[in-house]
Amino acid sequence: MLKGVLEGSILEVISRNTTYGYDITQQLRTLGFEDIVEGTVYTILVRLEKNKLVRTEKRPSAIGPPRKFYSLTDLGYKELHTFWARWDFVSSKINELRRG
Amino acid sequence: MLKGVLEGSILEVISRNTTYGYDITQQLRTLGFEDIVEGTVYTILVRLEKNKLVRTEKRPSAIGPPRKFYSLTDLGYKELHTFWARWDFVSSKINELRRG
DNA sequence: TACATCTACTTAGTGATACTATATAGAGGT
DNA sequence: ACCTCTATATAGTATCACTAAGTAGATGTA
Repeated sequence: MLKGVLEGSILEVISRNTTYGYDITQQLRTLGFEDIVEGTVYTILVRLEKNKLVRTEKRPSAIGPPRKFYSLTDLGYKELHTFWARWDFVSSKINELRRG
Repeated sequence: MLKGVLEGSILEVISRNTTYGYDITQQLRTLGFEDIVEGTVYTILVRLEKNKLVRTEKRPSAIGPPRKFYSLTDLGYKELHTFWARWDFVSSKINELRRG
């Protein structure tokens, strides 16, 4: 039912600016999802790429191994839009239920 | 991450008044989750019972087969409380992310 | 030199949760 | 007899996130 909340969040992060997996993980942690680990993010990124929601570009880093930068495809933007629509729907229903 | 939203919603429904699976399904549908089917609800009810979050009582029905009524145990109320706390946390974080 | 640490990506395996699909059955209506 | 609505049950599947382990570049330090 709410599948893809993390996936949607990652799409949102990427839509803000082209970035790479390690940084996305840090951003999500800063945002409050403190127990997110790299592995979780990378598996989602692999899925996003497989589903053609993102495209990638490898760039060297001065302070470590090369980074794989992600940006949204048109399909990715569409999916992001759908994600927020779904989120609005579900969260409003849940809140309705709560208020009774 | 958001696992258990449906489960939590069902706990909330049961907490309002003792009720049975078929009716819970109808309530969720009325609430807006229109594609919820009985099977989904029953599997969750089985899990809830296995985890001792609910207790059951069979009662005859005048218009069909006997109904299995569910009510929350103390553990169920605790879990419901935890569910809402988790929901508040996650939904606030998601909304923060959205606002940027 | 050796090693520790931070950065950065990869992936096989597992677990949790919801969905699909089907079966069974009581009661009332045609 | 057959259909429909009510009502429960469950085996099998799919999806998604998490666990856990590995690889590797760059820098600092003992």
